[in-house]
Amino acid sequence: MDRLDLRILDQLQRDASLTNQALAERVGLSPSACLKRVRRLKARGVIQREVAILAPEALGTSLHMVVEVIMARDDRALYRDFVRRVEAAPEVTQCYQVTGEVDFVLIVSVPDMRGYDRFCESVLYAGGGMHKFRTLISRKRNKFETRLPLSG
Amino acid sequence: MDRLDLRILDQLQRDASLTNQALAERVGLSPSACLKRVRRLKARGVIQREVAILAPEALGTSLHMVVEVIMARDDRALYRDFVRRVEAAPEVTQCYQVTGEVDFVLIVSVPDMRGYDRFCESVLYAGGGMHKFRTLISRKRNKFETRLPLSG
DNA sequence: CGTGAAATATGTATCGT
DNA sequence: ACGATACATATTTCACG
Repeated sequence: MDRLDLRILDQLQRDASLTNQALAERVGLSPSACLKRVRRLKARGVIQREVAILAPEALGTSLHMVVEVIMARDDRALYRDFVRRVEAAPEVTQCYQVTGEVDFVLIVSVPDMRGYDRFCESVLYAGGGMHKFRTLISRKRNKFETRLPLSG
Repeated sequence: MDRLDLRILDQLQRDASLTNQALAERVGLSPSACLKRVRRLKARGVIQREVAILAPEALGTSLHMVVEVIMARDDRALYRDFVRRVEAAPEVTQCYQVTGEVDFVLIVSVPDMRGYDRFCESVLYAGGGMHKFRTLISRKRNKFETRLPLSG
């Protein structure tokens, strides 16, 4: 991963709808050379996928919650089942397994409190491994950036 | 936003690299009709942008932190300045303004503890409005999904 | 890595429902 | 207002230097 790859990644992280031609011009390559690099980055898994980012308000899914979960015991099977439910639940958009008093932090996106309730039932209370949880209701999502800082 | 729009959004949220032709076929429209809808969805701001999702491990930016921030006072100017620093900091990938004891929850993505330290200096301690913060270190990011549930 | 030509895709105009 | 067809333009993609 040289300087050119990093420039390509920087651009695609900002705007994946760039044509290969436009991308090539911005990074200073011919279209064919640029395409080869993009394909290599995809094959290597550096570029995982390209997605459309939608406006939560336009979809009526603009209630975001931060949920801190404490599990009943540090039990491998318990954790595994919990992660499985998290992965299967579309309302849970993110799940971080953390160290300290809290075991998991989830980001949950729902249309309303009813949707949040359904999440609690289907993910938190189901299965029985959860000990306690705390919900931080987001009044506003000030920043949501999929772009990661590039070290190079 | 009818059923066809929702199908288009569903597809593009999964894979924005679909050609318009392939998309049209999947949702059951002619390419031109499909293109019109996609453009309308972009113009209306339903589709905000298209981005490439990169693998954090491949970039060396795989240390994720959940940071809970409590501000010194509920002061408009203080909050505004804090949000400004958050928006300017590339390490802060997300910022939720929440209700309760905690005022902000941040997701911070850095290469290592040194990077986290720099974030603390440039965002948390700078400006002086922060009262306390708690860091939850992510041992593992079990889920990271940009896709929002579509109600339709 | 770049060039150029063939294969694909996008975008537009027009017509039909 | 919305979708389909067909045509013109632009882009992707690949063999070759």
